[in-house]
Amino acid sequence: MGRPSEPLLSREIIVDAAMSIVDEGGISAMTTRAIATRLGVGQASLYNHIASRDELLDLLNARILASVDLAPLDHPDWTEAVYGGTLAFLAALRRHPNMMGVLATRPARTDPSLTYYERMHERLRGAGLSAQDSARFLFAIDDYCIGAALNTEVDVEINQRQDKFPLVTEAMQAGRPADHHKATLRLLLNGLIATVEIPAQQ
Amino acid sequence: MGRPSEPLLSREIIVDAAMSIVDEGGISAMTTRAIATRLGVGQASLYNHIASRDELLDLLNARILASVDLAPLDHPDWTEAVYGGTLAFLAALRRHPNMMGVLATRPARTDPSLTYYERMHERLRGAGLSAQDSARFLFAIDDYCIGAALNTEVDVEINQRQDKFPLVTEAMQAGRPADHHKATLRLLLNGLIATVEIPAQQ
DNA sequence: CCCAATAAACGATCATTGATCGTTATATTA
DNA sequence: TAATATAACGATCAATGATCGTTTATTGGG
Repeated sequence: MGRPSEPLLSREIIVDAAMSIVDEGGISAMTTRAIATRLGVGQASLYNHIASRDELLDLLNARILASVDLAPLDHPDWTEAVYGGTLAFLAALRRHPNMMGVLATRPARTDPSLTYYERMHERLRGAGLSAQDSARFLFAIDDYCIGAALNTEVDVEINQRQDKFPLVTEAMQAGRPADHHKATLRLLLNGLIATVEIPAQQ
Repeated sequence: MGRPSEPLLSREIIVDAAMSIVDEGGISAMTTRAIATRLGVGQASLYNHIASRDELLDLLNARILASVDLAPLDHPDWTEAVYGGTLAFLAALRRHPNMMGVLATRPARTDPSLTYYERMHERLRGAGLSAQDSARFLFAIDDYCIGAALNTEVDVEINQRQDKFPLVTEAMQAGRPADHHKATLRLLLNGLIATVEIPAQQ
């Protein structure tokens, strides 16, 4: 074939296809051949645009974190801003549940990821928190978000073991309400705010 | 060689080796050949004892959750029991940071895992919480623990980007104190307790 | 304007990985 | 003791990520 007049591939195109495949079939379905097939292209051709499958995972990571809606972070009340930002973060993660395993285990090294954290710290510091307090504050929220996003997909199949784990069974049947994360996050935030030294407003 | 007089392998032996390999080199280092080599045995021989690599991951999961120290759950004060149990859970997870990616993404289907949750619910229900409250309570704690255990390994390399993300840089340098998780967990627990209906003690 | 350098596709091929198969030799049991 | 089950082996498979050399089209400096 040789070089086509119009390039068939690009990083964007590849990331799009890869993301769709992950969303549909999980991370194990995202093979280089599956991506290439979906794009009607040879498997090796991908490597003209990405260095490795690992790099592609980073690109997916970046794509997800770039989809975080940062608008809530402009709210005049910093506590609302932080609350809203966290919800947006959590919402973005939960849009791609099949990516959570990958997202959670690779360091937040992508640009959009760091941008999100930078903006969050901006509001925290702006409210008067010290670097240390800001760090602990955001660590706490972030830990919860990662866990919450991950745990949503976990459903315990306990149907045939109700005898041995009756309370777990009952709890799983109770489930969690739609606003569970919001409520818990409010709770965590209020607690954090109470523990933090904030200079009086001028 | 044929069948040896004394079996060279067993599930226990295989799980031991696999766990060591994961701890040392991460999950990607845990290949069937690496395990077999470590045990001085042929790769295919493993399959006389385990059904698949996937099953082996479940066994590792179970091993870790079986190492949770459930003793704190006997504390007379239920809030202390739940606090202590959660810390033990978190401690067990953090003993095998390289396993977190696997642990977090597969459902809590193993027996030791369900045992831990059952015991936690036991204390919550015993304190008078409804099934629903108990579920939400434990979900919240659990989400935080999973995230906390995962996030510990994440270290952002930001040395060369201090210009673009100064606040993140500063926060990472501040780090988190050794008792950070304990403090956050206390905070979360207190918040949860305050939101929950608990019948007066007789 | 030409032509060398680059870009972007291809097919072929590799090494690695999890898994299966048939074989062989030892234990166990009826 | 004979029959069956167990547990190792080596060979081999299909799938996967990655590399290589080849081919063809685009592009930019002299």
